Amino acid sequence: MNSLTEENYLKTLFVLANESGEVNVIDLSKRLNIKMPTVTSMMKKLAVKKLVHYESYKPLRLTERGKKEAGIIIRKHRLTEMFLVQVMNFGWEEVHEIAEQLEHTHSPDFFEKMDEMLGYPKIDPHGSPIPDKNGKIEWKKYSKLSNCRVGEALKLTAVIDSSEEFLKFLNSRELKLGLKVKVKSIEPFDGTMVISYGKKLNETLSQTVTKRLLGELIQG
Amino acid sequence: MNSLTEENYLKTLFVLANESGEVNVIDLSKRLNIKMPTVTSMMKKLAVKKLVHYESYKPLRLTERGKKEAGIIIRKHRLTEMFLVQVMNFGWEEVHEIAEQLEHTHSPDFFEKMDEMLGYPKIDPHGSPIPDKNGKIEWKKYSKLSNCRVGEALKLTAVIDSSEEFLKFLNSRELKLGLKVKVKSIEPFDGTMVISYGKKLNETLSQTVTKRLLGELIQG
DNA sequence: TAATTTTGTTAGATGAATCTAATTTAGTAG
DNA sequence: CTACTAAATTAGATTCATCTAACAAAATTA
Ligand SMILES: [Mn+2]
Ligand SMILES: [Mn+2]
Ligand SMILES: [Mn+2]
Ligand SMILES: [Mn+2]
Repeated sequence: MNSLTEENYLKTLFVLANESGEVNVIDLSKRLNIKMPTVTSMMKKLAVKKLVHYESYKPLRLTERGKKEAGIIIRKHRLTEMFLVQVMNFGWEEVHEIAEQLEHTHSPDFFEKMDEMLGYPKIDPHGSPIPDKNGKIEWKKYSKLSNCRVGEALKLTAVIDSSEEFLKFLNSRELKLGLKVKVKSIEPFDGTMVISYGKKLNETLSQTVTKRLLGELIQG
Repeated sequence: MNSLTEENYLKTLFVLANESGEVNVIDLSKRLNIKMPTVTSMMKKLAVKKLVHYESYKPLRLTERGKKEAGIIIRKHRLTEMFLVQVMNFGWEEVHEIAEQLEHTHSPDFFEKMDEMLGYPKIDPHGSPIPDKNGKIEWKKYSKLSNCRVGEALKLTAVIDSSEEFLKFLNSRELKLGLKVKVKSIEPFDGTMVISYGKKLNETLSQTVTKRLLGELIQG
């Protein structure tokens, strides 16, 4: 059994590897707010447990077992977020912090029941894929709104940032997953976009925002 | 903020005080499966935090603050059990272990929402009272089935032992809270009772069992 | 009351997870 | 290629929660 601390290292390693390829000690250190020497010694410990491949001065890599364990923790996190939104009626901006705690619950039955109640969902409230029981993730390749051109339309499917601040901002603009947004114009200088969706016909979004919104291009 | 470890000491101290009056180091030690010197040092630590009154060789006592904090943890435990049974459809024998973990979740909103979804319940699935938001408990004085006499009837309201084994035994006899049980006869030698309830007209229960069943005496 | 047993405390060690300071290795920029 | 900078490691300290061994106090028994 892994400690809560070990679980957090595994999960973060997994997430970082998927958002930027190679993960170095300094990356984990920054993301976890833990100093580098602490990270190094934890990596050695996890290497002994065959959860990471560790070689000094080389990028950090999860073993297959490490990936599986990490995937299962992420599964629990995302199922929990979905449960909180769907069953308990929380807003999508409120669930991450609670899920950070519940994801460490050791009870297969608990998550099994959630999964069942939710009808075996494939994505969480932020559009992130929910790993299967073996920790495997099915990746979808979405387009960033920031990469769209004038005239193109996108069906929003996921956010890259699930922080409360960002999601509250989206709430304030009535932006939610599933919406079809159309690019009206783009300011060449800083990439600011004017888009339309739902009842909003002229909403302006900075690139900071459009880079965090993912979706599927729509024909037409 | 108290650590998970501290929370477990507080909760156990509270529970023991209510089931047997005075609590000594050895009692906590046994209940928590932690050696006495460890308990002693934790008591000193909690005394510094003004959560327990500690004097060497004297019984252990929670301060008012300690009682409040303990009560809130127990509230979270029992609300969780109720939620697991009512909302997630777990059996009453399955919920204690999960609640042991979820009770340490730091999120007032989470338990607030549970409470609301459950309609502000006053008791948990085992008939134990749920403390209010200030950790205060309203005690009901129930009678033990083992103290009933032949001819008396009891409406079952609580169990004293919520271990999986005991509850599975009750399930196997279709004994649940709310049932009216009537004492048909008592074996004077060992207190074994024959009772009737529902469709069962001649069920035999040992004193080990009848001592763990509580209820309200019914007239008639 | 004296001896014995039970309960509790003190002292000191351990392992987990963290830190700071010092040192080493790797990468980058002249 | 050398000098500087960034990243990583080593060494050693700290805090928390735990333990064992030894000792002391309180309670029980004879
Ligand atoms: Mn999340
Ligand atoms: Mn999410
Ligand atoms: Mn319980
Ligand atoms: Mn209960």
